Amino acid sequence: MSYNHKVVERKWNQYWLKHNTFKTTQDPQKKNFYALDMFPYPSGKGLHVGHPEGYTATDIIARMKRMQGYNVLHPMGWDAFGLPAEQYALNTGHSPADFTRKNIEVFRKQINSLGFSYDWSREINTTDPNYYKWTQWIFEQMYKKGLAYESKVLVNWAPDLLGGTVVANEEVVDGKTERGGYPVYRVPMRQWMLKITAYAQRLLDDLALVDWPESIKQMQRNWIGRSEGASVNFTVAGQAATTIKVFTTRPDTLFGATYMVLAPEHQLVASLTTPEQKAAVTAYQKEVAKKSDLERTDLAKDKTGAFTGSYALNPATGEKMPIWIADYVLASYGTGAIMAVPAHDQRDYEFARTFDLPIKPVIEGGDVDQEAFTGDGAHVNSDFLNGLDKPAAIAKMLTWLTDKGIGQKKVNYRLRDWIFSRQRYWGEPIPVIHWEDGETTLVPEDQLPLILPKTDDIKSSGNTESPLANLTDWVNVVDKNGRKGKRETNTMPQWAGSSWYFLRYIDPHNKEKLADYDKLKDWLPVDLYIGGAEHAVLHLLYARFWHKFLYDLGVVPTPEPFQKLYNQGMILGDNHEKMSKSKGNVINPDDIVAEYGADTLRLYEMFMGPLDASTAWSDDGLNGSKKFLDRVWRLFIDDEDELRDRVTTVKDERLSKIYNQTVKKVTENYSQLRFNTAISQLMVFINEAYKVDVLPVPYVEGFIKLLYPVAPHMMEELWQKLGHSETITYEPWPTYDESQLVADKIEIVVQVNGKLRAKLKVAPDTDKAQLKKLALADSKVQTFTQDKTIRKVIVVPKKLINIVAK
RNA sequence: GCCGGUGUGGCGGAAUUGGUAGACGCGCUGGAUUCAAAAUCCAGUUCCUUCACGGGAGUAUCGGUUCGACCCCGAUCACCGGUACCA
Repeated sequence: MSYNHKVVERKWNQYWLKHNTFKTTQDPQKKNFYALDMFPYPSGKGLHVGHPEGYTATDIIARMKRMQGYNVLHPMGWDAFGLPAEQYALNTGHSPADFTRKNIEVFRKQINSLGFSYDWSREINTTDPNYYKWTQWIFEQMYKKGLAYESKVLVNWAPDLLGGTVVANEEVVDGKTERGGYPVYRVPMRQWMLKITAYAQRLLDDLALVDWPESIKQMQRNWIGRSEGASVNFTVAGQAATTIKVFTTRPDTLFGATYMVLAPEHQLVASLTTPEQKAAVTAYQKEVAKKSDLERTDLAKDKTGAFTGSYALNPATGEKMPIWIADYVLASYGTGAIMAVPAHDQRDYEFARTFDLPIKPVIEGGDVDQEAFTGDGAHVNSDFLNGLDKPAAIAKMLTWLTDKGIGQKKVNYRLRDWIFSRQRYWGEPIPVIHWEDGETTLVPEDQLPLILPKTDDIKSSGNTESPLANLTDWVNVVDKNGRKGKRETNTMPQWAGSSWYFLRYIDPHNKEKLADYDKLKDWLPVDLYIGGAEHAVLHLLYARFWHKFLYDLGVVPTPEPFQKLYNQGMILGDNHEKMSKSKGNVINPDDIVAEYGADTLRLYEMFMGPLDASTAWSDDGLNGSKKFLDRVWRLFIDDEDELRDRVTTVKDERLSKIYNQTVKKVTENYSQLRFNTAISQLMVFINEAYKVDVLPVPYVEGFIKLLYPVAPHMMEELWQKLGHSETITYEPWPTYDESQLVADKIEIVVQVNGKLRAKLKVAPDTDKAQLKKLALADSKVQTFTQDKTIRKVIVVPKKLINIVAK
């Protein structure tokens, strides 16, 4: 009888469930290990083959760590608020809660069919009031510390999405919403903001504390975008009370600043515009407002702008500088205004050329007839800076600005505050009440959670408020003094619940706190966190921000949440394109599990290539993985479904070397997340084992343990057939004997002029002189050296000999 | 444009303190088994050349350092991810 994955996999999934095999142990004698997956959004489409890739990787580590004697925390949950459920509800009239609950059922079933070793007693769900009570609680703490505030900001208004909603800058792609592709317009609107910028420097500095891929760290650094420079105040000619503040990274070029540019949306534009210029300025502002971000950037090859009619005074030269507005200056960065130094900034140069503004070089080198010179050199035309190079000139100018009281050193960040409100129903209610007298208060902590009210009608409110505005019974409140108020109708973004979920797993049923401090201390930081690279910036930055805030409050014990992070690659369709319904190249994990088994899917996804690489799906490759597992089964089990006679307690050393090598390599490779090479080594072992007729039980058991993290169902079954009655889960991990790895003869390569000509078999401790002698005496070598003079012989013990001859 | 990454057989991919390029798997070829096929087991499989022994070339392209380079350096090309007039 051949191996029947359907029977065996069902059997062990039930066994593990029944015996609570994966319930987190909390043995104080053992070390703790926290293996975390990015929890999924339970979409209506079900699990994608991409999910099991990362999940299998953490599962392998979790299973290995248990066997290595760790307490392992390996939980799963649901990031269940989100746009698709609301969209679905709007389209069908169903409730997003029911829809979400059903999706979670499907997801949990699918995930369980894959045999992941999650501790389901710690399952969490961001839409559960017992969970989002603490999401709201964190928001309230931020509010109390001034880190959550309301502000009228220019936001990306998508009127066609869900009857009108705002999307974050980060969610706008090419002037359209990332999800749905609806057009986006920039309009001012009242929004809740979180002051992530207050943590910019720490978010940057503490990247040094974590073990993350350099590329992800670099992306976060770029996103935070620290730049050092100066803020400088310019006075306006004829308007003594008006100053324009700019940020510049090149204060040393102040003598070369010949004009100023404000963003078209800048507050001072109206007061600076002279009557003669009013028509031109207004027309330009109108034109810019119509443009999408895409048009303002990509397509803006030619610089555009309008003159306000006013002049600023250059504090260094005293000269008058015309003040312009132009869309190449962004309202959202720095102060929304710049001093333009066309000789030494390419953008300013292009603008000056377009509008025929003066270009004044203040650094030697370059040719301002051709292009802006942004390199270093001796300063000229710059009074007290003349002759200095860039760093010296910047330092001196900063001192001068500070002394004169017209500027100072300034660090600027590209990072902006986080727009935290959404005009949606399906999210955590923001626990705030706006009173008729203008006061804004939090819902008292003892009244949390503020429950999201049930409703059959989540139609758009028809304006910029969320659908909650329709629920007047909920919205309108009266306090004990009869004062009337309205609840905040905005809800939180999906990022909120996912910014701290990994804390709740540690103490998921705590009613007093989001989690017990001592328990957090036991488990944090997360030892291994695996997920898709698409979360490289946003999720990981937001989670770090919240974590640092909670650290400051004394709620969590570590400054960083995730010690080691790893990004899995994408699984592409068999045509090397991203899987999508329209391309017809989607693989459904359910089908694979049914036809090939979960073990095969797990093995294949780990064997496809490096975990962080994107690799195309291949049915042939999948089939190969199935063949390997069947080959393993057949090696140990005969046609009668009995253990083969060659599996024996008879001592035999023919497999000793390969076995010890395999234990070493597989253990190391798993730890390094190099599952593809680990599996290849396991295949090598099996190939060798097929060549011998005696399979000593200790090696068979060791092999089963090594393969167990990848293919747990089949290995449990084999383990049982070997006479064990308990699960492998807590069996000790195999060890290897270093002395078995040394060979008595090793192969030495002999090269002549770098080309391989012969191989020698020698004892490993053969010395250099002896190796040289042997190599030169080799007949094959001599045929290549006989007409030549030997110039040099390089001997690398245990590796090779290279003979240089001419 | 900028930042990060990748480029190796027919395919997925191995190989890094610079030391036998192509492990392992797929595919293909041949053999064993079978009435036959599937499955399985064994062997071969970078390319060119040779009956064979052997020889030559080869890790995107061009150049460099070195006794020796997939690996280090310079330039170029292609592709992927991120970001985009960030002052």
